[in-house]
Amino acid sequence: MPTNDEKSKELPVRLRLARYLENQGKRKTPERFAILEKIYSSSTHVDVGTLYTSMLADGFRVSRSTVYNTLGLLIEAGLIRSVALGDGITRYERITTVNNHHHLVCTHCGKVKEVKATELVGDMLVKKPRSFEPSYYSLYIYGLCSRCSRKEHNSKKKTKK
Amino acid sequence: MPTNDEKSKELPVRLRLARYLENQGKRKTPERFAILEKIYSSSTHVDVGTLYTSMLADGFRVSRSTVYNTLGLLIEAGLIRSVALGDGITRYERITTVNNHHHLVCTHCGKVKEVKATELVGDMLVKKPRSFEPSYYSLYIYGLCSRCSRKEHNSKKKTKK
DNA sequence: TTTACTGCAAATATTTTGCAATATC
DNA sequence: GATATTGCAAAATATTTGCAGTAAA
Repeated sequence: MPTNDEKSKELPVRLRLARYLENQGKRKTPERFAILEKIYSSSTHVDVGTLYTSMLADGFRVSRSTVYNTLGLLIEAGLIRSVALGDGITRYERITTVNNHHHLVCTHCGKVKEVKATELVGDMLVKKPRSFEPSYYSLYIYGLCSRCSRKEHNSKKKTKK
Repeated sequence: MPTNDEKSKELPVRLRLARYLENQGKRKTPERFAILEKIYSSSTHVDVGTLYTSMLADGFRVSRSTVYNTLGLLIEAGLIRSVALGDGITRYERITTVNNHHHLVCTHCGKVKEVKATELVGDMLVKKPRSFEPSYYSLYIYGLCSRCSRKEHNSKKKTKK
């Protein structure tokens, strides 16, 4: 968990990871930073397979075990988060406490669009939950994207597969 | 996808599934209803393994393939949703459009608590997202539960594993 | 009666584990 | 130099697929 100091300043991730590793007495291996960077630099949510192969494609040699290990560690550290979108594949995405974004997930085609938090949400938390210390939140809005919404209109009923 | 009529009335799930199957020209098999019931009646989010074994424990014979098939179908139908909590296991939970609830996820011990939406959130959507037809949303608040929050206070730094 | 769906078993894919080699501290 | 961490290969799990048999409609 990042401390409150770290959160309010929102240090670069590499530093946040470094700090976490120091506090925990863990080692700063290149693999850990490379995987972190990869997740933070990818525009979409990535699954383990894609992450692994795209690292190799970048010329960075890692083993699958290390990828799995590191994902666990980064979650522990509060730097990434896993997400299920409904297709059974677990994906991972960065956590940012400032510049928060939300997700519009199309329940029909599965497309995910990110939108800036400020564009959508007003005063979200009106009451702090009792006996719970909130750190960040994640909002997923499910519905139909414009394309699928149009399709739905045309072919009502009997949409044989 | 449930139609708008269905949503506003919030019919019993069994009926909503029945309707979906009719509209799609699919069959009303006992397995589909049994799996639906199981998910809707379980207090926590369930993973595939637990779902499968607990159905057998109830004396209901299903195959794993059917469980997987059905989960996909129920997601398609907009009756359940998959969730990733950070431990790599994909879980499933019911979707309710009325009586909405949110999730307090402890980033330390992983405990998930459900809270009534109205207890936490004020006017959430201030603007409808452009070219997107929202159907329901899912809010996860990550942070520390009271137990873990207390622990954290005591043992700052050097929490060797 | 037709054929969508189930269950089974086998094929894939995904994740975990044990251990020797390596690199961080 | 001590040992946490990596990579590899093998083991354990989880998921998908093909197909014959079953049961909804």
